[in-house]
Amino acid sequence: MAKVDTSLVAHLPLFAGVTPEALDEILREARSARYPKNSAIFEQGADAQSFFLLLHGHVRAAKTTPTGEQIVVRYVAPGETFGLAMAIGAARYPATAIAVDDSVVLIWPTSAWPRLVERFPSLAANTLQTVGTRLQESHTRILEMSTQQVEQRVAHALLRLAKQSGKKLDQGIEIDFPISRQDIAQMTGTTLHTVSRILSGWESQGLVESGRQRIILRNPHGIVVLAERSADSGAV
Amino acid sequence: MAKVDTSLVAHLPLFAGVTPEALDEILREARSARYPKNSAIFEQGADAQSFFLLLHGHVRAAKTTPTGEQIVVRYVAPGETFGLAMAIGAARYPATAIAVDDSVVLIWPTSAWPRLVERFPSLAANTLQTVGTRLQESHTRILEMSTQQVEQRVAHALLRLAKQSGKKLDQGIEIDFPISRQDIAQMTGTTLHTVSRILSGWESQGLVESGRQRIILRNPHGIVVLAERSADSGAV
DNA sequence: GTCCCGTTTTGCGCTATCGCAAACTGCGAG
DNA sequence: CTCGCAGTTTGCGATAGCGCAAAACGGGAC
Repeated sequence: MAKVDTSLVAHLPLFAGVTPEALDEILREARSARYPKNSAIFEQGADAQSFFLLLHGHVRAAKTTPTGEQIVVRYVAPGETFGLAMAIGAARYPATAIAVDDSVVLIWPTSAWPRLVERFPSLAANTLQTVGTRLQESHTRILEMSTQQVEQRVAHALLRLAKQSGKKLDQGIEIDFPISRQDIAQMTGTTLHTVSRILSGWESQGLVESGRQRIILRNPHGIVVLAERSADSGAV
Repeated sequence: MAKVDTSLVAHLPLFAGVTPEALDEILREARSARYPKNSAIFEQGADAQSFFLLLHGHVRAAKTTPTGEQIVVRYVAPGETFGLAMAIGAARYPATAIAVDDSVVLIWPTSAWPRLVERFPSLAANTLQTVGTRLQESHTRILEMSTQQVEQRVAHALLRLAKQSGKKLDQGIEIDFPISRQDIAQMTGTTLHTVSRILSGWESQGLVESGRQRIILRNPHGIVVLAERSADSGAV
């Protein structure tokens, strides 16, 4: 059984207000696992047997319609929890989780959750906070989809990704995991074609540099301007 | 100080697993208030001084953009909590709450939350469940906005309203509070014009009967069919 | 009973974005 | 080094739904 170093996770929001001894106890219930790039961690509709904490890598949570269309619910960054179906009393995962990079996760059995919460009430409070924040973000996303045009939505999405998982380079900020046009389309409610056109346009204006599953924001501020433009003044 | 009858609220999800004595103690921290139709309960951006439980009436939670556009986050039905900003650690309300009918609410000071949660951990667990469910609904809404046409989205929205707050009549199901075309537009990410056209169409097909801030589903099943149609076969 | 205002309906032109199709390209496998 | 494919780019026609404008409607106030 892999031993997890408490110091690596002690500072995470999930464990705020948890004593080192308690943390130790909590971690003893978990096992860790490695998922190679592009492998599925769990599938939408499957029994929610576990919940997860991402240690390394990046995970994409996506939801699929009966007719096969997908949206990206979110990208999970290291330090974040996912697969919290048990927290909402769901027996099955409402989305699919795919490792987009080689990833390492901690895994707790869902069955351990009630006991953990009882022993360490901060866990529930911390999780509530996390889920609440996600709910707000979700509302913001709905607001954007209702009121903004595609270009602004894409701009916002990239800025969020940059904030969450951006790697600072001399020439700008790079999204630190492989992400395709299709992925961005599924985050913003549009098509990969439209995303491609938009990024091409931005590239020719020097706002971004991009390639196969790779995006660098060369001029983040310029993108902020685009994101905030209230749908009037035209461009080139 | 208004005395609240515990028996009226004991069965609510929020209080699952709470003993009658504990419930009594919890309710002692609350006061109740009445809000007349169309009055604001709190405004987006205001200090989150309280959180609420709706006893009677209906409340609309709406979010406004800097440029003044609005979306309806949700309609609150009796028995549901709202204004839970403290649960996510927000100091200000992320949305505005308006009573759409004369409404009665229980009000707790936000400052009481930490103490209540400490004494009654089920409250945190129950709230987590509620917020988690809302998060899922929110994701479903995003999925719909991304993949469905306006008519289907409106169909889904009405069906949800009917389920949550429908009053059964001989001639169908009536949405049990005043709701305008504009409101529905703000729930589905479209314009009141488009909603009006859609409802006119449905009315002439006998699917609904509607008027000023009033909608009756005459043929709920027909609307289910519309909602599930995967964007192909046309109509009149 | 009459007036007024908020809500709803409807027409019409416009355009952002989709959807399909086809060509191109860079990376990884072997 | 070369091949093959997933990912990307781009063109072009089609259209759902928007935005504006104006008229009709209905219910409450007085």
